[in-house]
Amino acid sequence: MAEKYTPQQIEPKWQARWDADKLYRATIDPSRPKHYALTMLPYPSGNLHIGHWYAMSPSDARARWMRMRGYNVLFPMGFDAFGLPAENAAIQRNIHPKTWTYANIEKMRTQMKTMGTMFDWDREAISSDPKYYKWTQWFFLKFYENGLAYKQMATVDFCPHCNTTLAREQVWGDDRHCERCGTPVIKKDLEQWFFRTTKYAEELQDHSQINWPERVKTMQKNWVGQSEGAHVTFKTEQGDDLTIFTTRPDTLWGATFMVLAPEHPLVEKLTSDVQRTAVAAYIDSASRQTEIERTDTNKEKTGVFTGGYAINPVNNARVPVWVADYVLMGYGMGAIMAVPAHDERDFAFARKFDLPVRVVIQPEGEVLDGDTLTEAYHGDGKMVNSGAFDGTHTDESVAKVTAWLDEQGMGHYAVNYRLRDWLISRQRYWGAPIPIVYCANCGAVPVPYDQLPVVLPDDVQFMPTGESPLKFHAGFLNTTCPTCGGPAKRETDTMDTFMCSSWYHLRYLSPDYDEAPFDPQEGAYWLPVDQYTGGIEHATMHLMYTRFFTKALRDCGIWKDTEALRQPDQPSVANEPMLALFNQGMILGEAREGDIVIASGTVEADRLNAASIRIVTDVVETTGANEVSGEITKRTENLLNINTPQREMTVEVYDTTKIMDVNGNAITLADLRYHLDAEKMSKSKGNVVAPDQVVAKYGADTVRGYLMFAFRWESGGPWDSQGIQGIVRWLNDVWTLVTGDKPAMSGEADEAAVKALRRKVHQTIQKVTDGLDSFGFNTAVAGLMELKNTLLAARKTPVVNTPAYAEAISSMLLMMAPFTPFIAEELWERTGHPYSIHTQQWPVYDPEIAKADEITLVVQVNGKVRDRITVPADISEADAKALALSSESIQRYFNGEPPSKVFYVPTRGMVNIVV
RNA sequence: GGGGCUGUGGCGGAACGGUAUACGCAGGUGACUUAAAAUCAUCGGCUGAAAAGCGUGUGGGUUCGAUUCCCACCAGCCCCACCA
Repeated sequence: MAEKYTPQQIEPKWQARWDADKLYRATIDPSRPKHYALTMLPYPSGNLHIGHWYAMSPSDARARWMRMRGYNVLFPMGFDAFGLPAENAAIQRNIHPKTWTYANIEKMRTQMKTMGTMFDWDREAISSDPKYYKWTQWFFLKFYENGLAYKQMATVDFCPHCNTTLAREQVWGDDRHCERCGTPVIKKDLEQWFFRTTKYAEELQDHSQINWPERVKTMQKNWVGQSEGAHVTFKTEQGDDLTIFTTRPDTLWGATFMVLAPEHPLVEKLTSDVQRTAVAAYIDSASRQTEIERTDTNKEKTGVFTGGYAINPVNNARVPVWVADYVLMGYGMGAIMAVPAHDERDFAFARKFDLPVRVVIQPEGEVLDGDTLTEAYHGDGKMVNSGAFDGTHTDESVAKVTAWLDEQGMGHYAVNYRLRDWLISRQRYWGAPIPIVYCANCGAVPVPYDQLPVVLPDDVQFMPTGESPLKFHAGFLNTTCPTCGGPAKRETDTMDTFMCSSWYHLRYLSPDYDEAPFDPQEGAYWLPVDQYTGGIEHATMHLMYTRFFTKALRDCGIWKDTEALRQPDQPSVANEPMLALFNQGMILGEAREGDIVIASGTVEADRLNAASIRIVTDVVETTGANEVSGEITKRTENLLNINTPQREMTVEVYDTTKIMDVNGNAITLADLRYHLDAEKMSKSKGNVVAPDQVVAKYGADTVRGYLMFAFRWESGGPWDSQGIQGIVRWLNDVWTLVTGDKPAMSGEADEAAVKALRRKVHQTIQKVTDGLDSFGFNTAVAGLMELKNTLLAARKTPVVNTPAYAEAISSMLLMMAPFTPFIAEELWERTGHPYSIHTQQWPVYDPEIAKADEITLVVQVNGKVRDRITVPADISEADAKALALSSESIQRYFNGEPPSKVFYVPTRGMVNIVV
């Protein structure tokens, strides 16, 4: 009886050995090309979920493959360990965030080892370690020193539940909710710390030095949101400059009023005594509105006249100045010229408040009239009512007017960005403290470098409100001023955790280094990251911040040492952190099908509370006299009327939904099934796949194999508990192939069969190599399965006794090593090879061996396949054409006429005859 | 409203402009079994008895040849959004 494949025994054994041998330790080796493979580090939430497996095991496979190809591969891992959940756990369960976080890290590190990843744990970095956040604080000080960090009173997004401010990137969705907890955010005026990301707006939208997915590049470009136009300065009647930004300076003559954001500094001065009460009331109501209400695009325009006027510099027109919340303080200058004839928002506002509409662009062959216009016109045309510019066409109007404005000193060309500075202050405990001290005499004073880190105190009292306990910790709060030595208070805000994760790829280089955030020697060898992988959700957050960080570091002079040590043929480390990026998709919950249990007209769906399901009604049968007819007309809490039998209809089914006939009598239905679409995994939906359980059942190799085979990596898809059987069978077959008793086979192996086997091996090498290269893990695994199928067949022939067969087995094991590292190592040993398979060379593809002797010549007539002929692979063009033309099944398409043209495609073994 | 992505069997998915549906799941049939599971063999795009025809969301185009390239449309998903 042959031994069975038992991953539960094999996997822990090898895991322990790899660990003990430090098989995955990566150190500087100038003799080999380096490859820095990086996968986004997890937040230590407590357990690895299937999404982590999906993100990490294919990245791991690729890193392993790069190593087998001769690269010196750095593949590190760590934890983004600061953040709110730890603090919430502390409040809810009375566990210190540190205790909670480090226990979780311990657990997750073990789980990652179970997964068979080749992470180099000697390089682990944990962002909540003082030896890590010392340098996060150090970077803050460098930014402060270089004018890239500043503190300012600002209207900011604030989550009332988390009791902290949020960056713009952390406010999500139509209802503008907190990224963490889902609570709608409110606006608050607070003094907050910012990083000057806007300084890098132009650079951040340039991706020319990196190979990143188009999708991410587009999202980042849109996020930076560049628009070209002009700044134009109006004068208020009190003589103040009132500058606006416009993308359409050519419509300046059509400005019939101006609008300021409620927060605009000139509002106060412009407001007349008569209007003062009304303006104050409006501003008050605007500030009390939620962000959702205020930014609702469908909302009717609101606003109020200030009573003040400004002078349009281009024609000295006196235009009224209004205040309205459709103008946002955060974009442009917080003030606009309103051109109702050519802007739909201004148009709506003008019509509502009965303001004049003045047409200044006339389209070809049509005459627009401001009084009768029903919507703003933003098409092409010629300028009118615009003084000397009348007759200028849209093609050149903007450029001409801009140049003229500049000449006249009224305005100038301007580029405006949507990007905002990065708000990094958080009013929470579990984060890196901002290293600033406030002194009554000296103001805000940076903590000297030699006093870093500013350590987070452990002995704190957590508030049920989430308010930062640092504000009440006397020992932390009270300090002395580094400048004058007088009494001073510490900043109690901590830094956004995105700050910690903006530079973690640098800390991996030398996690214990104490002279700088990273060792320049290591940096010069390993940087930049060659291949980064992670989810798309970070496109405008982490992936933006880390690019900003790299560029800011350059301007603070931090790359100098590294750049000096760098090999000249290596790309610069100072501009972009990650040269290539790949985004994996997401694993969804399993789509479920099942019977709905019918009892006395009551539908009970298995384990459903209130889920949207599809009832397939073509299998519905009624019993008795009742007819099911009509449509679904009504659904109350527990009642569903089915009228028209449709093939499929989506209804909501509660655990006791009643199916009634048209007369309201309960009916009995047979064979009613439900279908649940795949959805995001969540505890409340009960569709979460726990990797630990699946691994215990099938082994890590099977789970890895399944995740790589089942979907395109970039797409992801629903978990399929049935589908994993395919991988179970694959690995069992491989196991049998190597460990099973060879069937007794006498006689000489057929030479052609041996050749065919070797051909298959080399075709597989090409397929698997290409797959790994292009992140096509699914097709790579498919190739390995095909080779396995070929070997199973060869095993039943005398080929099994040839050296070619043994060689095929070892090639297959080598190719499996990146995907299923445990079984590959085990079978490598059992076939008498030296430890370890993971330090072997990747098999080399030989096109000569992969070439076929015979091919199938495909014969098409007018592009349709009409015949297939087996021919020698090296057939000449003339022979192939002649053979094709002489084929009987082809000649019947000729209808007596000779073919007009014959195409031969040698690379495809194909002839196309045109008749 | 703006931008982007995706549409191929019952399902996940293959296919440098050249044999559409590789590989796998589910399913059918048969073998083994008292039986089931597992395993093995075998069959599955659709219509058709067959011959043959039709097939990659829909409609056009380019081409000897289009799932692949171009245009328009439809559907679904994602990002941004009173952005001046």
